[in-house]
Amino acid sequence: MNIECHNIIDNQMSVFSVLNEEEKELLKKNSTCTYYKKNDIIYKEGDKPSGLICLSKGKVKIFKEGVGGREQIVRMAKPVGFIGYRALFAEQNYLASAEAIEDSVICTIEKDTLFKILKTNYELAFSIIRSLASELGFSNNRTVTLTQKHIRGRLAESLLFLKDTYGVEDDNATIKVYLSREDIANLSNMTTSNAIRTLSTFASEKIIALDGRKIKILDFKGLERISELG
Amino acid sequence: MNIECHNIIDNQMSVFSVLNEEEKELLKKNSTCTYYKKNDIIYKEGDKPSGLICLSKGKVKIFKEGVGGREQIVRMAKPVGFIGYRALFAEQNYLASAEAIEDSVICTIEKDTLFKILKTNYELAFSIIRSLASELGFSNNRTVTLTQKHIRGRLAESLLFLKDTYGVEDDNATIKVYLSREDIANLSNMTTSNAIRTLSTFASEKIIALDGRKIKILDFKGLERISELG
DNA sequence: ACATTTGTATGTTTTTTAACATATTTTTAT
DNA sequence: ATAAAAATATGTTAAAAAACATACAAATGT
Repeated sequence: MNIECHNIIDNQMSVFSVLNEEEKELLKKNSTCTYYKKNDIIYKEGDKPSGLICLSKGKVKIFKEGVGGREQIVRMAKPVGFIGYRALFAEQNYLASAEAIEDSVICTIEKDTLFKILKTNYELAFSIIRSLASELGFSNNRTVTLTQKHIRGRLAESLLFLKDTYGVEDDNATIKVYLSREDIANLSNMTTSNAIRTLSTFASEKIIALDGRKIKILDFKGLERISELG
Repeated sequence: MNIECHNIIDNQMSVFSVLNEEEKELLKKNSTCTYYKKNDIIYKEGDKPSGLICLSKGKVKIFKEGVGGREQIVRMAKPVGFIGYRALFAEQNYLASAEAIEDSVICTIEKDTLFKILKTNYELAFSIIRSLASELGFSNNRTVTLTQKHIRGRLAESLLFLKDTYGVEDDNATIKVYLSREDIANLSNMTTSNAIRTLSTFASEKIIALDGRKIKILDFKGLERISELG
C-alpha cells in the first residue's frame, strides 16, 4: 500500500538518509500515500498544511491567483521533492495552490512526527534551511526577471528553466514536460496569446521546433542569448 | 566597543534568548561591530558571506541588479533584523547587494561559531526555518504583485509596505523612512519618472501629502483600495 | 559664493504588451 | 460518431508604461 512512500524515506539520496532505522520506521508509520490524476488539485491557497508532502511520482505546478484571478506559477515540482513545505514550516496556511500536471503519487508525512524527529536531527534541520534559502534565492531572481525582461526573454528563460528542471527526452533536445500554452504563459507572466505567438516566432527562427505540446530546443545558445538580453 | 552587538545577543526579544549564558558569551566573543554611513555598501552581489549580519541600528536596502543594471529592491531591513542570511544558509555567494539608506550599525557573528551553536539548539534552527519560510512567502507574493498590478497599485502597495515595515512618525501618518524617488521606483518596479508622476497624482487626489521625501498617508483606506484593485 | 552634480517634476513620443476578435484544430463527453 | 468544449493560432486595436526631452530645485564640493 505505502510502498511508494517507504521508498522515499529509505532512499539513500533523500534528506532522510541521516535518520536511523527506528526514526525511519516512525516516519513510515505516520505517513500516507495518495494518488492524483492529471489536473487534480492537491491543495488550495488558504488550506492548512497537515504534514510534509513529498512528490514520489509525477509532476506538480505550484501557483498563485493574482489580480482578476490571473494565475502565476511560482514553482514546478518533480520527484523526489517536497511540496507545500514553505507554509508548513512558516506555520501558515498555504499561500499558493498545487495541481498535478501529470498523474502523480504523493506521500504525506504527519506534521507532529516530523517535528519530533526534526528536534533531534540538526542535519535534517540544516537541509531544510538550505532548501528554503535556495528557493528564496530562486524566487528573488524570478521577481527580477519576470518584471524586467521582455516577452522573448521571459519565454526563453522559462524554456531553459523547464529543461533544467525536468531534463530532456532521448533525443537530447525535447523538454521532458508537456505543458499547455496557458501554463507556459502563466509561468512566464504573459497572456496565452503572447505565449503562443512568441513560441511560433521562436519556431520560425529555428530556435525551437514545435509538435503539439512537444518543445524541442534546436539552438540552445541562441535561447540562452535571448534569455540573457532580456 | 562591541556594546551594540552585545545588546542584540542579550536582548530578551531576539532569537538568541533561547541560548544559555555560556553560548551567548561565545557568540559575543566571535562577533564584530561595524559602522556604516548612509549610502555605504555593506556587501555586493557575488561576495562571500563571512558570518551572520545583524542590523542593530539604521535602515538597509537589499537589491538586485537586473537587465541593463536596473535595480530591483527585494527587501528593506530594519533593526533588529538579519541581513544576507539567505546566502549564508544556502551556502552560496550573495545574490543581492546591501546598502545603508541611513547611518547604520551592524554586528557580524562569525560563521563557524554560529553553526556550532546552531547544531545544539533546535529552537534557534526552527526560528531560522520560520524566518526563511516567511520571507519566501513574501517574495512569492511580491513576484505576483509586481508583475500583475498596474503602476498605481504597485506604488500604493509599496507605500503600505514601507508603513508596515518602518511605522509612522508621531503624527501617526508620516511614513518613518525617507527614500529617494529613485528608490521608491526601484522598490515598485517602475521608472523614476513614473514614481514621481504617480506620487504627484496621489497627492493631487489627497490620498497622500508630499513634503520633500516625507510621505504622509492621508487616506489609508483609499490607498488599500488602490493596492487591492491592482 | 558659486559652479556642478544630483534629484525632482512634467510634457511628449514610442514601444511593449494586453485585450479583443475570430478561425481552426484537437480533445472530451455522450 | 458526432456535438460540444477546450486549446491553439493569428490578426487588429487599445492601453499601459518606458523612453526621451527638458526645466527647475536642492544638495554638495571647492
